Amino acid sequence: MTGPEPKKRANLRDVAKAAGVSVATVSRVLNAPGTVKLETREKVQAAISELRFVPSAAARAINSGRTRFVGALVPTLDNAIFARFLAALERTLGEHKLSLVVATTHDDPGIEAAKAQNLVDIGAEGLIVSGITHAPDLDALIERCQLPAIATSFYAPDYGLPTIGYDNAAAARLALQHLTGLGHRRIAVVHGPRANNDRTRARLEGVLGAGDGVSVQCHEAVISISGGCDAARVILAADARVSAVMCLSDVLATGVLFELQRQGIRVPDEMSLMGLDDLPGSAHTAPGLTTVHLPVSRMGEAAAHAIAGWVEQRRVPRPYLLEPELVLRASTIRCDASDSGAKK
Amino acid sequence: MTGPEPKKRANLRDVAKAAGVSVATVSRVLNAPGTVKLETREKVQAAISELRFVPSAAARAINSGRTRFVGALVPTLDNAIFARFLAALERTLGEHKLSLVVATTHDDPGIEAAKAQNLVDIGAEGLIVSGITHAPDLDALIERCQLPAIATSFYAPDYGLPTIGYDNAAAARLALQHLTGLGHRRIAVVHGPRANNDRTRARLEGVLGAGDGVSVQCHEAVISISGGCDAARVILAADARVSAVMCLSDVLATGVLFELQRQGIRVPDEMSLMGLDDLPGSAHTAPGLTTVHLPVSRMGEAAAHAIAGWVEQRRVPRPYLLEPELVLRASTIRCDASDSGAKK
DNA sequence: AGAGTTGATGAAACTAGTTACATATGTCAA
DNA sequence: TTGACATATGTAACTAGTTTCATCAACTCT
Repeated sequence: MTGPEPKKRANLRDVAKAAGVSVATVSRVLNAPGTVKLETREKVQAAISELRFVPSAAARAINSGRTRFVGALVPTLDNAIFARFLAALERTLGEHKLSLVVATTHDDPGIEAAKAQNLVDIGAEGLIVSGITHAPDLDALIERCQLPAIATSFYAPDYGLPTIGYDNAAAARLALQHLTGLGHRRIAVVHGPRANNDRTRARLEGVLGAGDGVSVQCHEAVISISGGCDAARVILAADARVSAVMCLSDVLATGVLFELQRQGIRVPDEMSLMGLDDLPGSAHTAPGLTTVHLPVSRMGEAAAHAIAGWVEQRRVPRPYLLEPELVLRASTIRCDASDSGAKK
Repeated sequence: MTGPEPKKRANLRDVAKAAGVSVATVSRVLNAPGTVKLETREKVQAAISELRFVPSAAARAINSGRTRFVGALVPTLDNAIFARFLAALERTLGEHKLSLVVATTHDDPGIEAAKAQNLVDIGAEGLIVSGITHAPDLDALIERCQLPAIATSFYAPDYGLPTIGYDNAAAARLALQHLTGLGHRRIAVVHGPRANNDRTRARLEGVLGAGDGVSVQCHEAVISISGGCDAARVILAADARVSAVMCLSDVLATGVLFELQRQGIRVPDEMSLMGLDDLPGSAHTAPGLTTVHLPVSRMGEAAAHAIAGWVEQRRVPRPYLLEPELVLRASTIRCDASDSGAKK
């Protein structure tokens, strides 16, 4: 007991010395216990416990070249659609013994690139990004590091990265066609911020092209319940002849629904309402929200398998298209053409 | 050009050789460029670009002893309350140049312990867990690794780990007292699964102790909108004299509200409804949901600062109590004592 | 009995960085 | 002219593991 209290964490050499064996043997006890004689193994185990030895993840990683985690960059966690995506992603990555590091970008390409650099700096083996609009820095980073990276929530087979997602324009078109098919001719569209958000822009394209005798007025809102409420007030004040509100996100639709309820406007009798996303709660609002289902859970699973295959077997995934699906519930109703949009 | 295509990622030695300098100089160019002569620095930069050199995170980590990320174990991502917590956590960890690895436990202590081991294996420098009920394996892991770990969503100053959270029992009591203060005497309580969930159990304790002339009937439900809907149906079928429903989670309250709306029962006139959590959407339902605000964003910030201080300056945080707060909105109303619970 | 095989272990060379220390040059003042 | 000091760079020793190859003993086979 002459030396000063070392206090430092024990390493392999310390354990080897304490157990009276070589470092190789200690390493074997950790990684291939079957190849070590029982007696020796027990000596080593005792030393490990005695010294409270915990192997260093970094030292392992330096040898294997594997860190066993990937990074995901999402705009926000505050929208259930991303939470569901991440839940599926995390669960499925777990099947491949991979962990998930989450970073939020707030739809800012600069933040996205900076956080991506961060993820690389801490050793992410792959990246999952949202959409296909990114800062040049991010593209350069991926190129320079030869980093497996997948773009999600967007299908674009010719994009530089493999995409796993849906055709946002088609999803919006599906919603719009449902409304026009019901005879609606004056439709208010509520969408999230267009800035730096190619998903929203693509959805708007899907909406804008489809009109023939259909009047569409767009309202941009912050994607939140309260953003939907605000938009509803603007719509009601702007044009009394609107017979349907189409929201390019279920969160917005939920907000619109709440505001319409508060103002005593009955859905769907006085106003039809559509969403796009299909959140778990949307089936249970009163009335149930007609919407377009985006298979984000399957997207999370697909993205997880794809990135896992890429980082583990250098299998570059192919672009993968997921089909949106119209979900008919009770918030939309046929609009009498002669009475288009008039409140009864 | 006689050698076979190496294809391996370049390392520091390769760069040093290509630039005709020593490895130390290359390292300096990366970490302290000011100490290297401009001319030399440019030679090195050129070699770095040429060889597409990207420094290895693992090799850096082995020297610094820092991996710059912490792990968070949450029950699920499907409840907005955890999403908000994680959003604040991630944002605030970013201020400390720390990243966040997320793992979900589904309230299973076994999964929690396994995922915690995973997080340690990949090098997490600290852990954020939910609640104070954990598998012995997890306690052992934290003890053995001397791992900074903080328990959240629960305040228990005497617990083995520092806790940052609220008094769940007090929060529930706050809600109950609001209802009894309004004269409600027959109250249905809807709560999430008790199994492995000390937050729920604590909230139930807060509810159960407070009754004097108050009849409380508890209903367990899966925490989801549809779980709330189901519970509402059970309550309505079971006892027509119930005048108020108190949900120990806003998600459940939202489901109950939707089901009551669907059944044409007016809130609050025919039934008072309370939540507990205060989700962003709860302010905007029709009617607005009276609830108890849990400061989860502040909890996320506090947890981030605490774990950052611990891993970076070995400053063990003190337990920190956050105060829940009653939020009066429009879903509760005075109950006429003589007419307790009767539908008008 | 000698050769071949298997099992258990150790020495040392890897992985890819950082960094303490040594050295070489250049500038300035005494 | 020499000592003092700063600047720039290199050598080699670290960090903490894994892995290859060699060694040696014990056992089997001919």
